[in-house]
Amino acid sequence: MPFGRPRAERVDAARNRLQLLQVAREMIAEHGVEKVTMDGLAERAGLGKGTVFRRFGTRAGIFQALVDEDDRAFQQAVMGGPPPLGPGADPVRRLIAYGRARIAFLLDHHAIVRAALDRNQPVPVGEHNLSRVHIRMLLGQARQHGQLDLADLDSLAVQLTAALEGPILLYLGMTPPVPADPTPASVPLADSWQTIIERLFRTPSHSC
Amino acid sequence: MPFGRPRAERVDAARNRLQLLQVAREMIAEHGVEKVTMDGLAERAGLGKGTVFRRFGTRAGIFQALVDEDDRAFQQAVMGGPPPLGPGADPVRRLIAYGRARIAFLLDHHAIVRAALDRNQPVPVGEHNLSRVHIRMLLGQARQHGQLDLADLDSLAVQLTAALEGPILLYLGMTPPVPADPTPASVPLADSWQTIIERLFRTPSHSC
DNA sequence: GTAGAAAGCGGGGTAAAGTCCGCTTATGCT
DNA sequence: AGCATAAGCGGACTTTACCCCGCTTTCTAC
Repeated sequence: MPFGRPRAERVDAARNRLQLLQVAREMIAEHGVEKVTMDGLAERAGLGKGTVFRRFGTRAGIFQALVDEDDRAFQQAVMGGPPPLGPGADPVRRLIAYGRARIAFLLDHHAIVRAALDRNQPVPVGEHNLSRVHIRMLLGQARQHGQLDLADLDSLAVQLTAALEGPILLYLGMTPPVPADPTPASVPLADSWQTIIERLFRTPSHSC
Repeated sequence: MPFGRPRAERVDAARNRLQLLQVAREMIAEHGVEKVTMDGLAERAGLGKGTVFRRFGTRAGIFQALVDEDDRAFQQAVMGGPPPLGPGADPVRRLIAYGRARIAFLLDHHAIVRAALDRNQPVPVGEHNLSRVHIRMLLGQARQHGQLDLADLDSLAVQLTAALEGPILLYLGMTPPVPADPTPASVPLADSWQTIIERLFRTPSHSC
C-alpha cells in the first residue's frame, strides 16, 4: 500500500466534524453569526473545546468550512454545468455570468462569508479562491481568442476578483440592501460588473 | 456661547491621545503591529487601559487613527495639490493618478492599514472612505464631460474602490511583494488599474 | 474666583479565542 | 486477535479585547 498518503480521516473525527458543522448552522439560525462562540459550540455539540480547534484551527475556519459546503454546488455549476456559467460559452460571456452568480451567492451568504474572514491571515490567494483562479483562466482564454491584449493578466485577475467580492466582504453594511427580489438581474452590483467586463473587452475605435 | 457645539476636546485628553499615538508608533516600529496590545500600550504610555478604549473605542481604532494621520498629507495633495492628482486635470487622468498614488500609499502602510480593519464593523462606506467618495466624484465629472454614459455610478464607484484597495486589504500576503524600487510605475497593480480605467472610458468603435 | 457639571481617568472584571499536554481510541499490520 | 502507533480528545490555562463605575480633572458661566 502506498505510503505517501497521510492516512484517511478517522471515522470519529469525521463524525464530530459533521456534527460541529451541523450545530454551528443551528446556532447561526437561532442567534446569528455573532453568538457562535467556540465554547458554546463545543458544549452544545457535547465535545471538548480542543476538538473544535483541532478541526477548524480558528473561529474563522468554522465559517470557511460552512461556506465550502455551500460552495460545492456552485463550483460544480461553474466547472461542469451548462453555459454560460459552465464551460462552452465565450469567455467574456462566462465572465459576466460568473460575476452575476457569484454576487448572488455572496449576497445570499453574506453573514457566513464575512465571518469567514480572518483579520490575521489574508484571504488565500492561491488555493481555495475559486474566483481568482477562474477569472484568471477565463482572461487567459480570452487572450488566446484575441479578445484581449495585455501582458499582466495576474494583476488584472486579482483586481477583478476584488471588484467582485470586495464590495460584499469589505464595504457593504452588515445587512446589505439585498432586494426582496432575488432575481440576479436586479442587483446593481451585478449590472455594474457586467459593464466593467464589457468595456474591458470592447475593441477601441480603429482608424478606417 | 452657542450650545449646539459639543464642547471642544479637553487639553489633557488631547495630550493623552497624541501620546498614545506616539507610543503606538514606537511599539509598531520595535515589535510590529501584532505585538501592540491595549494593556501594553496603556502601561507604556503611563495611562489606564480605560483611557485607551475611551479614546479609540477599539483596537482597530488605534490603527485607523494612525492611518488618518498619515493620510492627511495624501488627502491634501488630492484635494488641493497640483494636477493630475489634484484638481484641474481631466477626470480620467485624475482617476489614474489617484489609483497609482493610492496603491503606493497602501503598499507603503500595508501593516497599519490591515490592522485598521475591524472584522466586526465593515469599512465605513460613507464618511472617511476618501477613495470611494473621490472616485464617485470623478466619475460624475467624467459623465458631465460626456466621457461616460452610465446610470449607476454609485455601484461602479464601490467596485472600483474595491478593485483599488481590495488587493492590498484582502488578498495579498502580509508582506506583499513590494519591489525594492518604490517608483509608482513599477507596481503591477498600478498598471493594471490604469488599464481598467482606460478601457472603461475608451469610446467604442464607431462607424465612419 | 468659584461652583457645578460634564468629560476624562483608572484599573479590576468578564468573556472569548487560542494553546498545551497527558489520556484515550481508532487503525493498519502481522 | 493483538499490538504498536499515530490521531484524536478534553478541559484547564493563558492572553487579550472590551466593559464598568466610582473618583478626579477640566471647562464654562456667572
